[in-house]
Amino acid sequence: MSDLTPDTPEITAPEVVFDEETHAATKSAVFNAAERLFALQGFQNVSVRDITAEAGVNLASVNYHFGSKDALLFAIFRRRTGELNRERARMLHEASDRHAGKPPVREILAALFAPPLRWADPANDRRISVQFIIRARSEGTAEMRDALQNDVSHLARFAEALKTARPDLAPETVYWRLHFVLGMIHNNRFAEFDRLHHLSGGLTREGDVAALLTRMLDFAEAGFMAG
Amino acid sequence: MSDLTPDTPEITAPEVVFDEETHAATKSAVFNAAERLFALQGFQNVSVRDITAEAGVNLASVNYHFGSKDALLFAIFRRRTGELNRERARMLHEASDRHAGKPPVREILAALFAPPLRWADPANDRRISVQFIIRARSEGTAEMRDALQNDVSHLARFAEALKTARPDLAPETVYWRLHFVLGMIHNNRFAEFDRLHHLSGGLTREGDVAALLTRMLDFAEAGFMAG
DNA sequence: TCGCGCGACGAACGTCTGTTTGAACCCAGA
DNA sequence: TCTGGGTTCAAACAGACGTTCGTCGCGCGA
Repeated sequence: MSDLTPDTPEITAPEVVFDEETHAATKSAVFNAAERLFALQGFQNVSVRDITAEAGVNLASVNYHFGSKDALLFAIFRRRTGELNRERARMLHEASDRHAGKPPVREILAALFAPPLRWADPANDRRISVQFIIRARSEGTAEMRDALQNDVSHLARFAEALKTARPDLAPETVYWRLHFVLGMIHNNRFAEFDRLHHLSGGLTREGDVAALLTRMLDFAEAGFMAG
Repeated sequence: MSDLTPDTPEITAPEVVFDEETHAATKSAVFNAAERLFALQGFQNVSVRDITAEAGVNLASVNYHFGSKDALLFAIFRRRTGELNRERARMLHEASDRHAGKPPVREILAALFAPPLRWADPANDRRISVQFIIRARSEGTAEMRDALQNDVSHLARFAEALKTARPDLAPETVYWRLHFVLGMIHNNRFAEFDRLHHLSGGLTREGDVAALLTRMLDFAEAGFMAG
C-alpha cells in the first residue's frame, strides 16, 4: 500500500496544456493535425509541410509555436503520455482502495489495459492518440527515449502492486511478465488489427473494445497466475 | 495434421540468396551493413551514404546491386523473414510428428518462440537480424506490408494447430490469443530490454535466452489454457 | 490616435537526400 | 594481345526537407 499512495497521481510534467484559454486556434490545429498524421504515417514520413497543409495554416507555424518539428513530436508525446499515465494511476489507486491496498492481479492489469482501450473505442476521439503513443514508443527520438525512463517510475507502481498480489513469485518473474503484458498492449496497432482480421477470415472485430479488454484480461491474468 | 503437411516448408520467395558463390563481396557488405544500421537506427534514419560508408564501398553500390534503397530494405526483409518462417515451420512440423498430428499448445508456442530467441542469443551472429525484423514490421513500406499479408499463410498453420490443440475454444478466441502471443515476441526490442532492466533494478538479464524462452512459454501457455 | 507586440504570411536559404551519369578499372575468353 | 561485360568510382543532379527571414495586419494599452 505504501507504494500506492496518492501523493503524485500524475507522473510527467505539470501539464501546461499550452494555453487553451487564449484562443490559439493555429497552435491546436497544428497539434491535432500532427498527432493524426504521425499516428497514421509515422514521424519521418510526415513533413512539416504535410502538417501545416492538413491544419490549413502557414508553414512557419510549427517552428513559431513549438520551436521545431522534433519539439512538436515531443510535446504531443508528453501530453498524451501524461494523460494516459494519470488515468492508469487513478484506476490503480481506486483498485487499491477497494482491496485494502492489496488489489488482485486482474484489477491491476485492468488499470493497465482499460485506459488505452477506452481511448481506442471507435466512438472516442482519442482513438488516434493511442496509435500515436504506440508508434512514438518505437520510432521516438533519443530525447524521447530518455523521457521514457521517467515513465519507468510510473510502471514501478504497477510492478510493486503485482509483487504484492503475488508475493510467492520471484520479483524478476514479475518484471518479465509485466514486460510480456506491455507487449500485448503495444501490439494493438491498426496494421496488426488488420492482419489479424485478415488471418481470422473476418472473425475478429476490432471495434468491440469491451470484449477485447475481457479477452486480454483473461489471457494476461492466467499468464500471471502460472507457476 | 492436414494443415501441417510438409509440402511448402518455406513461405516466401524461392530465396535466391543473390549469388554467394560469385564472390560479390561488395553486395554482401552492403547487405550486412544495411541490416545492422536499419536494425539499430531505423530505416528512415539511415541514409545510403551511411550504409556505404559502414560497408566501405562506393555510394552507387546500393543502386547498382539492389536497384534502390527501398528494394534493399525489401531484399533484407524477404530473406530474413523467409529464414525465420522456415525454422518455425520446421519446428511445428516436427512437433506435429511427435504427437500424431496434434501437438500440445506448449510445443506449438515453442515453435513460434524458439527460432527468434535462438537468433537473439548474444553468441549468435543473427542477433541483429531479429531486431531488424521487429523494426521492419512496424516501420516497413506499404510494399512490405502487402508482402506481410503473405506471411499470414505462414501464421495460418499455427492458428490451425492451436485450434486443433484446443478445440473447445471459439476460433476467434484462438486468433486473439495468437495476436497477444505475437505481441509478446515483437516487444523484444533492445530498447524494451533496457527499459525492463532499468525498471527491475538490474534483475532481468537479457542474455539468457533459454531462460527467457521458458518464461515466455510459462506465461503464454497459461494464457492459452485460460477459460 | 498612436505605438507596440504578437501572430501569420510568402519567400527564401542551406543542407541532406536518393539516384544517375560517364569514365575508369579489372579480369576472363577469343 | 586485344576485346568486352561486369563492377567500381568520383561527381553531379534534382528534389525535398527543416528552418529562418523580413514584412504585414490586427488588436490592445497608453
